[in-house]
Amino acid sequence: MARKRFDDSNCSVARALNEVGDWWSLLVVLHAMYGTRRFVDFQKELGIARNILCDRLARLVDNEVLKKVEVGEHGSRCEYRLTEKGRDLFPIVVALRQWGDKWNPAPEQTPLDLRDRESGEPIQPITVQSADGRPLSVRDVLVKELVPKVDSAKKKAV
Amino acid sequence: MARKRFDDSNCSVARALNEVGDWWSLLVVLHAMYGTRRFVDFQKELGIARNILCDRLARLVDNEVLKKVEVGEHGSRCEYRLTEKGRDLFPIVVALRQWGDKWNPAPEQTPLDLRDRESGEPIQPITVQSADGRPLSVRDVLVKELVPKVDSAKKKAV
DNA sequence: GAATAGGGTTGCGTTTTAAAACCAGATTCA
DNA sequence: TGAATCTGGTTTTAAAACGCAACCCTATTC
Repeated sequence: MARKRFDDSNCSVARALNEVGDWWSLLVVLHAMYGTRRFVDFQKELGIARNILCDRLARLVDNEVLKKVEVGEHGSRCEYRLTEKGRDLFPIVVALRQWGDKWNPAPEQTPLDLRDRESGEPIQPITVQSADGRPLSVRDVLVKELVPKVDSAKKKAV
Repeated sequence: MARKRFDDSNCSVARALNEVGDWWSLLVVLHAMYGTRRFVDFQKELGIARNILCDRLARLVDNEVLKKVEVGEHGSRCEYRLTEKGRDLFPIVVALRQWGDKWNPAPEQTPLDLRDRESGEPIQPITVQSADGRPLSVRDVLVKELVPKVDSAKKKAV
């Protein structure tokens, strides 16, 4: 059977993963954030198969994470640039990087050092924060129960 | 051909995605954060095939995101609980949820309302922050260049 | 003692993925 | 001008991964 899709899930995490939750999409977005814009550069940097890259770029464009821009006067050259929606993935990518650096540090390699361009200081670890800025763990957060519009049999389907 | 793995990538984002970057793993972690612990409950809530769930749980246990705990005196019943590494995925899950709610809102449905248990106030949107707490966009952050230990041909392989 | 629940595993057919070959338009090189 | 090259793809083929249903084995419950 076909892979299960989450397009119409009532869980926004599932819907997000539906767009960027596969093995390659977030890496493509990451490289776009580094400044990569051209097909061949994504291909070389990621070592991804060309057909898969085609598919991922097209899907990201469909989902408005990237936009395809024709450059070079006569066509035949184009760029893939992040949209605002795509740039909005920045905290997710940084959080993944910090998690990876913390829990799966590469031996013999210092983690990438991300810094605030203005002050030159390292950025903070990403946390969930309360209204007044305290970091919150899973246990500090509750889901405010809403009256579901659907039948209760579906209530658990997050 | 086999799916490409990123185990030994020198990019911590790739290494993170190697552990939780497939279609199901983060949803399993999400439900674990909601309190789900038993095989059958994950299966019912997610609607995932049993063999796939087996595989994902085993992989998450291997990667120490979950730990398998035997409960019930005579075995035959066990629970999957988040480790600290697993709980540390909280900001990523919340950031994904906020991104999904912002860019792919479900029609006819109010997004989940996450609140600080202590104050009852809604949590903040997750952002990348400077040392003094200013929110930073992609463009506000730079990578401090480090002298790579590897040959320059590999330098671009993030 | 039979039925049920929990946690899997096994087969089987379908879908994705990876790799490499091939393509066609535009540009550069000789 | 004509050949080689660059760019962004599509096609082909084989190996995994996925989804489903059926089966299994160990408790526990009726």
